[in-house]
Amino acid sequence: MIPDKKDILRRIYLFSGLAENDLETLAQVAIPRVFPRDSHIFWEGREAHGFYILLKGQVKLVKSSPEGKEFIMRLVRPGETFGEAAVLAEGQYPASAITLENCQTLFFPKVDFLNLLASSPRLARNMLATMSHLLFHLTRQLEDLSLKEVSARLAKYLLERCQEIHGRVEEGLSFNLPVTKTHLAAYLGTISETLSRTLTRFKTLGVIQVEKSRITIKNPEQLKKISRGIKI
Amino acid sequence: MIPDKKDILRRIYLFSGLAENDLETLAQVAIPRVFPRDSHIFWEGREAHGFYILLKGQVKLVKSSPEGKEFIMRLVRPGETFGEAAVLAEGQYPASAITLENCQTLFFPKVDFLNLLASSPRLARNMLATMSHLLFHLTRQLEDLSLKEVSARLAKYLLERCQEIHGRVEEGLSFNLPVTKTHLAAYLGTISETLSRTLTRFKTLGVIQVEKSRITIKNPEQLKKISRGIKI
DNA sequence: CGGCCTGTTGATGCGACTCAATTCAGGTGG
DNA sequence: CCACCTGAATTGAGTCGCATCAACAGGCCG
Repeated sequence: MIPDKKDILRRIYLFSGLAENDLETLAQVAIPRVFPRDSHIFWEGREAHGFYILLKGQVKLVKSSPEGKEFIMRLVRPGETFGEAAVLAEGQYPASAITLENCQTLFFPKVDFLNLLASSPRLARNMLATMSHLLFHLTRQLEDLSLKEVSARLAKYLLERCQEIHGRVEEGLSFNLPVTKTHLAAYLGTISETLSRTLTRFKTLGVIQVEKSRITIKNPEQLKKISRGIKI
Repeated sequence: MIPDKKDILRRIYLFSGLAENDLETLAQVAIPRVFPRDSHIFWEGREAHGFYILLKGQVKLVKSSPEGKEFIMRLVRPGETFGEAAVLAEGQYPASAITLENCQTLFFPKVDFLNLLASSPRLARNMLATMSHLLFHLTRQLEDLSLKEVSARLAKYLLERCQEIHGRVEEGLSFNLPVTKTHLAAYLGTISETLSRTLTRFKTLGVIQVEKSRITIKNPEQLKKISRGIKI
């Protein structure tokens, strides 16, 4: 038995503040599942029998076109849940979940979760908050995709990563891109060639430094301007 | 007093199946508000003090860029709620709501709604379902915008409208576009000129007929192919 | 070593946006 | 009733962003 699943669950945002016995129930129904790198956790369009918590590794949620192009809707980090929305409404996963590394997950069967949801107001509230965040995130992605061009989307992404890692954005701060540039391109709604060119342009402008997948902010103000759509 | 607000509320999806006294409470806190055509109901980024039900008229939820371009995230029809997600999570409206016609609405103050939400499991469940649908809708929009070109998005839109109005898609069925072509363009993530050209191309191909804002399906199969991204 | 994946760079073409001119429809006022 | 105005829609010409195709360099691993 995994050393106290409850302690793991307690730290998940979706389950924060739950009563002990609710956590107990969750811990009992949660099924550990591991997936090797580059494997499907679930397929877009398939019936959703439950949702997952990512404990370790990295997962992409992707939409694919018939011609093979793919768009990454979300990059899932450890501690986050994915596939939650599908168990409530449509009953089908709206996107495919594919591992980028070897992954450890916990699986929550739909029926068990719905039962608990009906009996725990706190869980329902957390779920609403979680979905609000997802909605907010999707809204911003949609906005960026429809109104901004690649350079602005990239600049915004870099600023967000810097903010996330250092808590602020300043000249000289550096960080690693969490995924390959090819994946980042798909996440930004473009292709790796374009991303590469845009990074080079930023570098030439002296806005950032790039060394492998390590980014160093050189000119935060200019980067912010670009992210707002000011032409460069 | 409006002739039994409760009867109106009962028909709103978000409030379906609620207990009588919950409907009573809702009816008491709901504030009727009317807006003239082309006016703001709320602004993107402003604090969300509550959400709305559209009773009559038509509303667009829009994101605007600094340069004045706008993207329509959603077109709201009578009977639908909007601004719900904002009262739960971020506390700010993620987009602006602007009337396309003279509109009648009901406004629900945030605090009253949250109180009721805490005491009514059924309302919480409905809210989760509503948000799941919104998520689903946004997911599809994001997919279309990132993976499909304008012709595919337009074809898909026409098929959906036909399905919505007639319950099926067949040669000869016709329907009116519910909004101006300029608005439709903004909803599809493009501009009116491009929409106009694309409609003309469809017409030339014999896929549809266009007369003012009335569309007649002439070749459903071809239209479906286009919506899937087959080059034309 | 050779194969594979990731990333970079160049040449080219297409889709869609921009700008500008024109037509058309609906509404208003003389 | 017609003249006028305004916003919507259409059409053309020009441009730009970005995807595509192709070639190639570097790192990793069996």
